[in-house]
Amino acid sequence: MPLSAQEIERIHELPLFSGLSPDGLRDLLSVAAVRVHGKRKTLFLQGDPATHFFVVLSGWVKLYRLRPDGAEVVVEIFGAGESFAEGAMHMPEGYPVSGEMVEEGRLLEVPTAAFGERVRQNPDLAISMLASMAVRLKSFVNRIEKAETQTAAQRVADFMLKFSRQDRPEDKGVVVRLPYDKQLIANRLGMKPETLSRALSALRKQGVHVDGARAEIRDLPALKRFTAPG
Amino acid sequence: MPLSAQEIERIHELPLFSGLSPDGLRDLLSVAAVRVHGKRKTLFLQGDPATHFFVVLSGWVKLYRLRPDGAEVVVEIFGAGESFAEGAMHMPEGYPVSGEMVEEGRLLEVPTAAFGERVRQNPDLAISMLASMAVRLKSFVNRIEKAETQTAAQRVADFMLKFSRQDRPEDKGVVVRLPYDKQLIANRLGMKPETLSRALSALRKQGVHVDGARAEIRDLPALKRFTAPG
DNA sequence: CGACCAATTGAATGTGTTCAACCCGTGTGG
DNA sequence: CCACACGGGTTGAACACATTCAATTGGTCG
Repeated sequence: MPLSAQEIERIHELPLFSGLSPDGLRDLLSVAAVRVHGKRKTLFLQGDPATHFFVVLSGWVKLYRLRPDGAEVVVEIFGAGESFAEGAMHMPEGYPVSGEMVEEGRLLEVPTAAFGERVRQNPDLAISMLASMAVRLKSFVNRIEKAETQTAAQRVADFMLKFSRQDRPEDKGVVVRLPYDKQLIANRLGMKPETLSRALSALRKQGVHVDGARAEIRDLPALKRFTAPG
Repeated sequence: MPLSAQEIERIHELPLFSGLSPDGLRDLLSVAAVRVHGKRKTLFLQGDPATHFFVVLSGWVKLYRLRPDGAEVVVEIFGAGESFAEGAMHMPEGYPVSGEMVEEGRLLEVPTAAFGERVRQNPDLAISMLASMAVRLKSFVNRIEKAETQTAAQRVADFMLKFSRQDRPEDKGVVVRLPYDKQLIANRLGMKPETLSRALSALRKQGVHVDGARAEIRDLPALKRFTAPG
């Protein structure tokens, strides 16, 4: 199942590929593969040589680390329209994390060798890549700040806000669909599943009502205020 | 006080500049400035346009965020021989953190405009920069993992180990000098000063004896073991 | 129906924070 | 030269938040 024209367009709009001409992109895509992976499929393991980086076309992917004691630390989760592991191509020690499908989905898999070659020959592409990594860097800074200053409930609220596209700004309320199971959300937010469960209960006082994967936020601005410290 | 030959050599050995020829480096340095800053001097504020990036020649610099409630989150601390804020040049929103001198020191200040120009014209330099940002990215992943899985005492032990250069591998013990004041260390490790103080006391059981800024590690391998989970 | 797994809830525990008191070295002004 | 204030650091006690362990619910798949 190759790429649809619409998908190619969306890929071109990714920051990472904005430095490519339409021809350049087509050329790059000719050496890339589109593959479907089932749930729980391992894409790569920490330490593997970084032979590919990825673009999520559909489904969800988690990047995680396994600690010696078996505990899993989820570093990031990516969904449709996001690229990941592109930074690893400049890490001689290989991927710094392991990658696994969370839900069945399609991935664009780009060989790092071919991409690196083009980066070398196309300064605009190099700049795009730098910008893309700068964005990631900044998101890590955000994460560190949040992990260190927010309570569990605040982090959960923050997480839900990220998934709430406010279609009609005149409404203060909105319904959010939690995109993957709660264990994964908990891990991504640096807490235990029990803590997430309790945090969701606690958010009822903030006008958040959760039933399964469906979450209803009654007052978006109020929740946003709850997120901030002080 | 311009750069000494030795300093220029050390700058050239930085990953960030390894993509430059000796002439290229000289050329770049001709547009850079060396400045001395006193303790507590603000270098830039979060949101400021990223006009420069920096190399620490001597002293210490902290990068931090100020939360609305006035709390300060220290994101990173850099010392002699390290570059910082180079990633900000690709962030249209400006520096993602604020920067301040911790101790008096000398900085090499490189204008981003001039550097960006050279990145555009020199693919090797672009690659160096990508590699440099990849290293930073990985260090953030490490930090997230540590923050989420280690106790305060373990993080403190880990911190001291980073500063313990093991001169003679036949010795199991070593003396470490804490490089800056404990409030800053505490903040950098995501804990309160009181907690750091208690953690240092607790480490006595692991053969760590602290007096002021002088810390003695009696059994390096044992402390390393203590750092790991499980 | 029964087994299993995700999710929830309760109770006990643990780790770190908060608030307060105190020590100590340094620097300042009388 | 001494008295005193100040800031960094330490320590104690009470508290808050999250984890752990255990029990229970509810849904899904066999």
